Amino acid sequence: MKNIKAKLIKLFKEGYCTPQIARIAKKINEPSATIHYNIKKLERDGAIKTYKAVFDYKKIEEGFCVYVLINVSPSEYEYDWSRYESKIVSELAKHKEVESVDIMAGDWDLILKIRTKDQDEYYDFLREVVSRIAIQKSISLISLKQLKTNFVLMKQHE
Amino acid sequence: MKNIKAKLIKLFKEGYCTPQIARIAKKINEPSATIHYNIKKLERDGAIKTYKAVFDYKKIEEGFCVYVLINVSPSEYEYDWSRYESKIVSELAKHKEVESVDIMAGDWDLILKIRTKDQDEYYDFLREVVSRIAIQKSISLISLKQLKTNFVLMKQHE
DNA sequence: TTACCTATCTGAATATTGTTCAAACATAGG
DNA sequence: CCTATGTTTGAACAATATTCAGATAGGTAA
Repeated sequence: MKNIKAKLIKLFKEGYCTPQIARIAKKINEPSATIHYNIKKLERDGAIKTYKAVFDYKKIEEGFCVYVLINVSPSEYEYDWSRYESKIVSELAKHKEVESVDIMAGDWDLILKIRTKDQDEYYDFLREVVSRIAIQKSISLISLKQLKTNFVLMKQHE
Repeated sequence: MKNIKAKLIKLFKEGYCTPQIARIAKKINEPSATIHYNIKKLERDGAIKTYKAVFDYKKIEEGFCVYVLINVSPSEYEYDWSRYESKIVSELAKHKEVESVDIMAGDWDLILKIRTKDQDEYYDFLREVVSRIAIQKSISLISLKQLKTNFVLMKQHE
């Protein structure tokens, strides 16, 4: 047993997928060379960043999902925005538990979406990663059920 | 000109992609028949829902991104949860502008992530979709910059 | 309008990749 | 130990992606 599953999940989170040109060609009834040309154009223009898998996260030990709303302490960015964006925020983005990082307008500075196996693992993440940055205030909003993720409907009843 | 671009984007939001078995096989140095077997197992087990593209949303007319926190009116679910989940929430999930829908624990009932071209299109979405459900309170948190989305780092400087 | 340039489309040949299958191997339970 | 079940693998085969040259369409300037 080689535990290839874990390696696949890691690779599929970033990419290692590709369009199904022949299937698309049949679907919209165009020659596959035409489909190919148009896909390459989208890639060249940077409109497509990657092709990747969408998981049933409960089944890959990432069933616990939390939105974290954060106010960074004013000292962290008021006099050095570039440090704020390049060090602090992209430091957060690096971690595998982090699905998304947004810099926000309005009452909150950042919104993170975090996926872990369970509450314990989430607690560890907060301690080891989030608490390292100077935070004025933060709240964790826990997802009970995800009906749609990344534009993909999650089937009910499982 | 056949405007194939728009059709491709629509298809790639849901799927129409597939793993690159040969590339993965080289990457982790295993036979491609083994990779194939393990991928099919992940699919059979339901761990992988689909393979799809991740976009640079600014380049596909979806540059405006908002998180909407919603409190549904008590009347909507207190005496009929199944109506709440099956009608109201999955009605929201249907729309193409909706990237994700989560049913939450705690202060808020729902979090939506919405992508539109601009503020005007977002306003239309609020009017035509969100305002149709009985809402007690809702706030819109506007994303200024996305550093990571769906586990994919967005390249800076563009 | 024509002439010209560039982008898009397409069929057919080729290169690469996915899929199947049967046998070997590993693992867990009794 | 045996048996049942799941995993790994190479080799043959099927399907798909890619390339390329020529055709077509679109835009612009004279």
